[in-house]
Amino acid sequence: MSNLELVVLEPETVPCCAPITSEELSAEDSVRMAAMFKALADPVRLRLFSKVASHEGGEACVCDIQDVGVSQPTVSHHLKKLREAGLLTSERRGTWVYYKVAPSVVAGMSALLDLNR
Amino acid sequence: MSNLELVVLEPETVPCCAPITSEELSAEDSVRMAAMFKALADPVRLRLFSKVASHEGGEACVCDIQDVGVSQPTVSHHLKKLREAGLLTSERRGTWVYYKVAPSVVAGMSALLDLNR
DNA sequence: CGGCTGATTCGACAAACGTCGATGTGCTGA
DNA sequence: TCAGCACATCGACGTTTGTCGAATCAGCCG
Repeated sequence: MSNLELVVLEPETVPCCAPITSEELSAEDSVRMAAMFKALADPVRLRLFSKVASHEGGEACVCDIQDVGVSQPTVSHHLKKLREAGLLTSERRGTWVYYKVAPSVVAGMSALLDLNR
Repeated sequence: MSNLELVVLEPETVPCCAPITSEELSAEDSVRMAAMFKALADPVRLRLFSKVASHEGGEACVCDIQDVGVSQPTVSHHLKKLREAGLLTSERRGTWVYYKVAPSVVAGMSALLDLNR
């Protein structure tokens, strides 16, 4: 191995798909990607996601982000949706549950919408 | 002005927002961006969008893309949603109606999800 | 004009969604 | 062991969404 390649970011599974301008999505890929977009298709969820993504260290406790104007069960419901879509992961540490973004999945969505390629 | 800045891509209105890792979205921005994600949050719509984006010349007649497994009125309904979200524009030329992507809007969505900045 | 084709609009309906209060679960500390 | 806090699940509810067939609109051509 070469010692020139020092840093490899997110070598893990890329979730999907070439840029949308390069070729048309298959029916299956459309279902998979639509599910991800759907996860961000609600203002409350997008805001929760934004709070996690922009939080120090890229992760946040539920208690840090739950002030979005809806009840606590609703926050929990939305976080579950984001988790099920693969956009967030969660981990319990003692009393609190911490959420952080799944970078490779989000990067895949961004790449899909990256025009000019 | 400097003559070093030769190329400016999409100088028009950028629809929204710094990358989601840099700062948390406002309530209003969340509503606006969620509406855009919602437009892509359906498999049929995402597929239609994909067909337009990947079509030769970046535009396509409805007749070119309407084979997505639903009725023709449903295709029209979905194209309207994409238009209303600002992701597509349409233009009638004679008998046919042509749709094409709104590059700056889509670029804004991609940029919002661009991590590593 | 009158008929044809492409595309949108309308009206209806079942399914999915967002929200809440009540309840349950998991952990901590007295 | 038990009270209290953080978070998740449940059950119910009104609203929104995706879908269709029927009807309508918009150009084209004989």
